[in-house]
Amino acid sequence: MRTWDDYKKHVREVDPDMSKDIDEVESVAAIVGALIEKRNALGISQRELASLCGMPQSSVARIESYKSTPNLDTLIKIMRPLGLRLTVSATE
Amino acid sequence: MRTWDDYKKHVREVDPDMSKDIDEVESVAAIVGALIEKRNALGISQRELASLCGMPQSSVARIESYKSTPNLDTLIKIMRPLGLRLTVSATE
DNA sequence: ACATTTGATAGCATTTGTGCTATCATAATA
DNA sequence: TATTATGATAGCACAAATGCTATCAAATGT
Repeated sequence: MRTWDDYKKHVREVDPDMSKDIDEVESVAAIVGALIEKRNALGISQRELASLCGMPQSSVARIESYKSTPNLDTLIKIMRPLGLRLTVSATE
Repeated sequence: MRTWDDYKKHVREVDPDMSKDIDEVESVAAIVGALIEKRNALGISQRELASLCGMPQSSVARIESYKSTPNLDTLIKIMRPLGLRLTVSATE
């Protein structure tokens, strides 16, 4: 079984230019993932969250299922009722 | 002279529903602002940064001048060469 | 003075995200 | 078993972001 880490390593070797794309995907995943976890931790449904944001459930679902990468303001709009915020920090 | 803080206070009183919009605008501004400051601190031009991101200078300018709110992946793409990253944290 | 750099802006075509509505399969529940 | 809740997904119209190219005024450097 090839793991995700194996795949990343493979791609970085075969096509170094892809490295930044991988990092980018992982950055997005880390943020959206945190969003999903928080919603589940709070035990609220996509519909409830969407209602709190004033947007349809389909929009939340599209983002959580990685069918689209959200706009910055859309992301913030969703994170707000979850008690989450975005912070800028320096790369270590 | 009416300050920005005065204006915010005013709007929050007159139209409480606008409060979240103000917070949203400020959240975006905080992130984009950090980006601008970092680029200036590094002393690199929009063109250089854009080149590092593989995008036109006009795209960077549009975002820095708040003519458009960036997509999450576009934002990450720009922050990367600046040594900046986005972090999710809990609202205090 | 002249040339160069810089940030902002324009127009256009294209891509992408979003709202809206509705449906569906599955899981949880009465 | 019937009902309901949930997440995913579809199609559509519309709004918005992006890439690309080019231009411009102002600042900077020679």
